[in-house]
Amino acid sequence: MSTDQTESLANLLKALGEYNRLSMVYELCNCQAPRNAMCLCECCSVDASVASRHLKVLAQEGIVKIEKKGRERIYSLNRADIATKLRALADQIEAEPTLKTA
Amino acid sequence: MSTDQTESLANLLKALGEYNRLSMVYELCNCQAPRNAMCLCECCSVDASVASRHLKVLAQEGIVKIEKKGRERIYSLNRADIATKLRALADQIEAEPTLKTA
DNA sequence: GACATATTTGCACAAACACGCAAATATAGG
DNA sequence: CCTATATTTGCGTGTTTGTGCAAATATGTC
Repeated sequence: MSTDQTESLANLLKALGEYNRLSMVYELCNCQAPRNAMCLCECCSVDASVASRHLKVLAQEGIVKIEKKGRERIYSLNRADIATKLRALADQIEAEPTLKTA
Repeated sequence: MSTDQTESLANLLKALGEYNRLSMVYELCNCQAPRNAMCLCECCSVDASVASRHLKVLAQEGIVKIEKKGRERIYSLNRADIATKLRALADQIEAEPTLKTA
């Protein structure tokens, strides 16, 4: 695992590893329709500016994607992408290393 | 997903989401034999005290387990536990919610 | 144009965090 | 008992981070 890959994965996990951001991810997760920021700031009782910043972090890490629609931004999860990355980490952690000096 | 569960998962992800800690996890991941803290502080070029604190965080989140052996502490990954939790999150994120108002 | 709504940005602030060093503690071995 | 090695803890420090408020920006509506 390269340094860059490790850092990039650490950033992804850090983005998910904050309570309000993870709550937003769950909120997006359980919604059929994508949500705007106003809706998402309600789900964790924070100021709209805070929600905006959290969503920016999630977007930078590729966790959510943004679609402009009028004066709103519509957020939705990059479901497959995140799932794939999390599973790759899970696989890597679970796999016992193979013996080199057999 | 309850508040407590969300917080606990956020803490797990936060523990993994720091570069040096994730590097230590990878190091443990790729080693047949468990490692002591001295070995782990070398892998990311930090002071022994820093490694000790990082490993404490990882242990508190159940990511590594500690075994005392003489004056050393031997660390090893809770491979299955972490993998299971990461996959559960992946599944949850990937699954589109089912329509309630059919 | 005036106004309402959604979002972003600047600012300040407190709390959390990562870090290194030095001292303290624990334990093995002479 | 003395010394060496491994680890933890106390302390200070600089940085990052989450937060709310107010102002700025963007865009829809009348």
